[in-house]
Amino acid sequence: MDRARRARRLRAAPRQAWRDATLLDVGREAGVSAMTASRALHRPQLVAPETAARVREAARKLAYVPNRLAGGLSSRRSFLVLAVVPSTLNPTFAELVHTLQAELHASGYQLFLGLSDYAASREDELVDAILGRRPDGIVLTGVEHSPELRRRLLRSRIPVVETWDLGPRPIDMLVGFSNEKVGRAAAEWLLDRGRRYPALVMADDSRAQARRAAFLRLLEERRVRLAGEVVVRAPSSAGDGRGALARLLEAARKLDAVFCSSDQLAMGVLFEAAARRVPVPERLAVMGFGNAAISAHTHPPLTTVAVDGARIGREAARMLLARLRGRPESRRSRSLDVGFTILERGTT
Amino acid sequence: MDRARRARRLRAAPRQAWRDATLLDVGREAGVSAMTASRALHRPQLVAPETAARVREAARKLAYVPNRLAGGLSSRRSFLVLAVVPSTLNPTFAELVHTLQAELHASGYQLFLGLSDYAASREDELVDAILGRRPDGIVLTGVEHSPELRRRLLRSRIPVVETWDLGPRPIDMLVGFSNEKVGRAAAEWLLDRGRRYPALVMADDSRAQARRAAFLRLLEERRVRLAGEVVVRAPSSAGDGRGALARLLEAARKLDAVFCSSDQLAMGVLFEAAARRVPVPERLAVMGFGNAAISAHTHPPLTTVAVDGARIGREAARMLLARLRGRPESRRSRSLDVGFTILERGTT
DNA sequence: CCGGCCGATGTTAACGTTATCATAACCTCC
DNA sequence: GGAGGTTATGATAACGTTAACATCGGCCGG
Repeated sequence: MDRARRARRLRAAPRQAWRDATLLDVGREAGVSAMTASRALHRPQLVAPETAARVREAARKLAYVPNRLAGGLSSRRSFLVLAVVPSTLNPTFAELVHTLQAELHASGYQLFLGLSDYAASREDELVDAILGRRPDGIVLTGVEHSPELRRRLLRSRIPVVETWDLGPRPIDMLVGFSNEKVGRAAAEWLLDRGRRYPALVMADDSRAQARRAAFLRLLEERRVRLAGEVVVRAPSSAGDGRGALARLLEAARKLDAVFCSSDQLAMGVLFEAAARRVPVPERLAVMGFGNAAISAHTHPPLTTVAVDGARIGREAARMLLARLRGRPESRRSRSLDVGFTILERGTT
Repeated sequence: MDRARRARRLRAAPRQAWRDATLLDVGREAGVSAMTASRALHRPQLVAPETAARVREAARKLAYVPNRLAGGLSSRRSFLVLAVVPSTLNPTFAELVHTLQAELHASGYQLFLGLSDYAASREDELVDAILGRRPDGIVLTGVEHSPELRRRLLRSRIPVVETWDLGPRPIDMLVGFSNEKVGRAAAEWLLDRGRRYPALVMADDSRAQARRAAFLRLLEERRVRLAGEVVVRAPSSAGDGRGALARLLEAARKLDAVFCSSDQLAMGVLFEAAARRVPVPERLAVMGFGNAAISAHTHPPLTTVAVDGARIGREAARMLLARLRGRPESRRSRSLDVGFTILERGTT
């Protein structure tokens, strides 16, 4: 029996051809225990300076890379934050995730992005994929979520920050701006500058529709009629914008302003206007949303609604870190409206 | 002594306020061992159908989410693939990562993206962040890497696929296109269409410079002189493109074509031409690179070099999965040139 | 009717780290 | 000069999972 077991051992032994260096290896190399090696690398103030140096040298020599699976399992802290971003890799969110990453990194957390595949993959798989890695925090960016997702995230007790726009019922924490206010402000902007025949070119996603509704409400208040409207399938492109202006010009006799749900659409409108020799802004005002990188450099430069992505990223990180540090927080501080600005450029 | 230990236990007990359900909990609920519960969820064909059903029901009831830290630690397979993407969230890579994600997902792997912060964060931190999570595979996308990075990745023995463009010495596997061929092809394209005074507007990154060098080489072969050149700091924007054309027009008497290192630059050139009433393509041909979403819809639509991101993603996944399945592979199959196409549109 | 095999399940021991407590050496202060 | 504290380190036991082997019926063929 004992012999059989030994024989098995011997057979099994060479299975492992290659093993990463572990703390045990590092400790052995430095002449200390694995525990001391761990402390030396992670919290050097707890060990003698000379020991710390020896351990660091050993780690370097063995090319030791801490196994964070094991660390996370043991300490129940993964130092991992997972963000969900649309798989379009929309540069709209570039500032946001960049700032988020920088702030989290400064506090020792790592950020990884998971792609939300719009409708393609089942949402429960997404949640499993995320929760299964046991992140310390979750950031949702430009993501529509079902009640099911909401329920499962709440149940997980992992801190969640939703970002980008302000929804009615946040899951947990929330940083963004109000689409209603944007729609209202855009309408006011155009009317206050003397436009009387405003039209809309909007994508059919819920956020764009929120802006649309608020835009229309203000028009009603001011007793101005909508001169035309085109709704396009999200995600919207410049091509949609061109087609939309073409249709508007054919349908509406009078038309002196277009508010678009994205800068891409607005850019398309601009190109179509150029192709048809409709002077912008003299005969037609164009207003976009999102302040894409290109928008400042079109001809004429595009007037648009800008959202401060860096600020959203920073505030999201702040909220998340506060929670992770176990700070008490007021109800009020769980939700933040960062507002927006209208950048007046050449198209209005 | 024994009493002291028991007392400690009692004191320590209520420390854990909340615990996720584990396989032990699921097993208990279903009346089986943790191991059987694991098998029932992971490889149901190994357990009795009735048992599998009971375990699934128990898992559902307890909202069990498998802990992949523990799973990965135990099995040495994390089913995780980490990709590094530029923090600009360049939509250029959207197709690539989308396809990559889909293909990997279909084989049970998860894809997460890490942001490469360009120069900002130290590269060893990036590597630690990635290697520490013990992914089964790594995909590098649009990333320049140092010899140090290369060394550490090789040492980790984790399969690595570099994507997007073909470099001289791949770390491991490689899928992309040749910048040299692009530069050559662009020059030929313009000359073959009768342009005689070509100029360049290029970013200063190494890839753009590779295209530039090949472009110049072809010009030499054909005994054509470069009519002008502007180099801009990466990442390049449409604003840079406008400025570049302005400078070119001031400096060069004759100028009938511009090849840009990105569609953003080309778009800027287009806008500047429109602002200065230089007719495109009659007086000036413009050619971009990258086939941005907007490029098909500019006025006139932009002629550009298109790279098939979806194909790159698919091939990268294929290579990675083959390696993960332990297939033998030929040297040749470790590197793949997917080529590119020149989309003739309205600007040449 | 028994040896061997198969199918279903259980037991044990990793995986690599950190939390927690133990220990031992060295101070320090009256 | 010893009680009490501090500092540096070690030993042990988790963390939740899966690999590897063990076990235990039942079934089949001779």
